[in-house]
Amino acid sequence: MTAQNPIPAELPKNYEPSTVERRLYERWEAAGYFHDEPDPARPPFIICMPPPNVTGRAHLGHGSTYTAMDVLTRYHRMQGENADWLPGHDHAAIATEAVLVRELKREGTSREQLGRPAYIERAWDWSRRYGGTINDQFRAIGFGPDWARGRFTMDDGLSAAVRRAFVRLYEEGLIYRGKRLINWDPKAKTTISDAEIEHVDRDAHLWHVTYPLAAGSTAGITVATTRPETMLGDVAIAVHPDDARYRDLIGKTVLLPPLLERAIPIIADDVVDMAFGTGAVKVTPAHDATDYEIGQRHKLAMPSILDVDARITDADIAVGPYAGLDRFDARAQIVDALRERGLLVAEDAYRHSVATSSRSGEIVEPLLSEQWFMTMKPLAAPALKAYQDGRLKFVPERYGRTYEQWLENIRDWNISRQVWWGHQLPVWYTPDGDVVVAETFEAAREIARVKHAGAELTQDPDTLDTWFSSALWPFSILGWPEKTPELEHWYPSQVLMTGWEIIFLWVARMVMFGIHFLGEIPFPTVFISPLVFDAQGRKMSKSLGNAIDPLDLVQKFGADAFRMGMLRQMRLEGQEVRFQESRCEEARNFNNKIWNATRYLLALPEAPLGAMTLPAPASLTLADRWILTRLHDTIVEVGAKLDGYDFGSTAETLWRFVWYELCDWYVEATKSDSNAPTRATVLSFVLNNAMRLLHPVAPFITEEVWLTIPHDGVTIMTATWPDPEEVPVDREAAARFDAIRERVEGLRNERSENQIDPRAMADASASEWLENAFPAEQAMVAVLAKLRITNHPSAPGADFAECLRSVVLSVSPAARRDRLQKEEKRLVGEVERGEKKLGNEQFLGKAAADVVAKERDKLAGYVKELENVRMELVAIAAIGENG
RNA sequence: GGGCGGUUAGCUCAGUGGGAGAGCACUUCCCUGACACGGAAGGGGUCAUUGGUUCAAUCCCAAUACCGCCCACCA
Repeated sequence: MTAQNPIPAELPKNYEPSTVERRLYERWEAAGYFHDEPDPARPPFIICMPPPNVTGRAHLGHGSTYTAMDVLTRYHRMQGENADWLPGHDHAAIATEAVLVRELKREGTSREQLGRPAYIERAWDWSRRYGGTINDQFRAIGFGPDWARGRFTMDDGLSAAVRRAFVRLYEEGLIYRGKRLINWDPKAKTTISDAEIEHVDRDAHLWHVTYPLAAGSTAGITVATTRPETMLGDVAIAVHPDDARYRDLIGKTVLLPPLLERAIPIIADDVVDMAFGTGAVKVTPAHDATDYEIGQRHKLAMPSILDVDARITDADIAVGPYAGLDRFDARAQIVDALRERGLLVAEDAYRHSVATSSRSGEIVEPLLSEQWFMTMKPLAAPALKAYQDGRLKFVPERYGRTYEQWLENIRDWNISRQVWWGHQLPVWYTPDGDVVVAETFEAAREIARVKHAGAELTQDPDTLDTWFSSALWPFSILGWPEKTPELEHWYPSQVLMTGWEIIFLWVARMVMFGIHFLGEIPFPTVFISPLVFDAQGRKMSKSLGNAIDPLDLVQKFGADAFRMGMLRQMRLEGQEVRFQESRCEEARNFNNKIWNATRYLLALPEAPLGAMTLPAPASLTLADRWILTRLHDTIVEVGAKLDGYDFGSTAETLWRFVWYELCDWYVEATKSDSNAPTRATVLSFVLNNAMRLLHPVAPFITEEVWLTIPHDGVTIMTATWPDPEEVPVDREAAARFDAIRERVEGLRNERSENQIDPRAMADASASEWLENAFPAEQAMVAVLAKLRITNHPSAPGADFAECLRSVVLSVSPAARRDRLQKEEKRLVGEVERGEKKLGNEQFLGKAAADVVAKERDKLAGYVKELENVRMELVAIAAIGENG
């Protein structure tokens, strides 16, 4: 059935995306085309959207990763699959809290003054107020997730899933509480996990400080340190046991500068590197990971000298006048004091990597603190195995090694945070310090009643790392722990698409949790999309002023052009895209090209037969057969490339087909009368197929065009994906058309070199044979190359291509001679190369037979061409003599 | 310290064990029955360097140089 669609009397000359996109998107969403229900009758194609921060805005990174997801979802939907792209938002605890705390401070208050319930209410308000922004931006880019299934990591269902997961892991002994050295972010005022630390190289100093053996002396042991302020918490000096320089000092004590009030021992430990610094190292167990280990081995005291504000504190141990100072002020003052006392031996410039918080950018402070942790090794082992036995694949493959290495070296995960916005730990304490873990307060109270004599319960104030809820995402959004039809049919999903920066934070943890809670990996394939940088390869940032807002590009060039422009820059193996805005502009031009091909079709006097109908096979012209063959190959190629996640190449293939083959050659060829009887139907058919191939990439213009030309159905979104079997192939005709293209290019070149006015028809002669045997083709050549062909009887050629070659421009003999001489020179070179190769017995003996045969054919071709060129040169010389 | 990418035309990047490619930019010409957001033609590269494997290397291997990224408790 062909839907009747009124063809606009006059389509505007240029495609105007802004007038089209909103109208189409609203229609799609209202009609529910993005929505689907679990349907066991169809193969599922499920992608879980990496949830953007609830208050986030669309950035260029979404342009690559999210466009890729949208493309695949649309592609698989058109293939009739049970395709659904599941969206949602992340509560982004630390980021959101940072904004709220700043806001409260501006108002002269704080979260503590507000109180927890009011603060949480405010966070909810804030999330709701800004939460819709990114959805609308995604709509503007044409992303079509199943909005009706949108979830939020803090919603009731997901919060219940988080509590269930926590309690189970606790009961299994995989979650525990302990006092450990953790990463403290003094700005965000919370712990962060190892995975959230960024090591940044910074210019600093390496101070050489002497710890004297006795008061008033400068004789002692000298250590090198980058952090003099932590000296206040030193409990020992460590040297390597084999270090001859210090052997005699082991066991002695030195006075701790700059106060010189405390004596600390010199101990021996293998971890000390004799070659670094002075070979002696100060030991501050409460503020350094290595020192913490030394402290444990030697059973040293572990006094903390920094508080949660990263200020010096005397809570554990005397710190003299430095109490209350900021860590960096204390550093400066201590260096001064050391210098005064003559204990500062050297002050070297030193560049080293400093642990900073990827959340706030603040230098992270290792602190000793009571926190909740997750034992990771038992969870990592099966996740590692899934990769190693090939069940879990990465695209590009090399990222698998990143995943593997991290899991192999995994350490326990600190999951408790001191922010308030998030999932509060389902943990309660009795006044006696007994721990009760339960999914709900009611359940906790019941436990307390039975086990703890009904003791009062106080809930742990901490919340869970945001990534804990993210790790449950692939199944929590499907209803887990309930047994829903969604969970039944849509878990596991088909592919996860994200950037490499969250392989550890998110991907690995989803795999671990998926296996642990559902016994199955959450997706068999992880596609890692490139990160987007500016054209100079710099990271896009507001401070650099080089950030590009995708919505600006959508406004300037249209959503389709933005998507196409981005996809064309994505390379299968690439790890970055150096984004060039010009690519979007080119893509806009591309869309305009499509638009005008449509206008051309609609302006043809003949009416197309119908959406999926082709003219009788026998009536197809050479040009028809060629473009249909190219269409067939393009369908096959695009399918293969999409299946292989090769988006850049997909876009490139479509671009070439639509612009250079369909528009530049087929449409031009139809301007020859010999193609008139079939052109409208064939062009309509090819355009219809091309729009369907292009729809996942450029959803809007393809719908607009598809609805305008003959089509089946009400929307291209659910139209069937083109089937190569339905497109007739004629290789021989295609080859002949290619020969014509080659000859036409040659003729155009001659015109150009002979400076023949492009507006003028040029005279050309052709063999009688071509005139008689291929009248249609001759007419087409004449139109494509703008020729007026006058036939001169000449010797019939042996084949079509040779016959074509006999179509020559009637230009001055001198011009022709110059051109032919250039050609002769080139051919002589080719022949020489070929002869040399074929004269090489090693080549003949060792190269594969088909390679040799190909080389022979090539040489024969060149020899023949050379002969022709020389014959023509002789003929021209004769004319010259006669004339 | 470990690991991973990259080096091809002015720019951004494809590509292949046997005749160097695209888009943009550039030059010349053209509003030719859809499109100047267009059409036609053209110039431009010792495929980073060195060595090896091979009948044959831009492509495979090794080393070097430079660029980028990830991981790591050398203070």
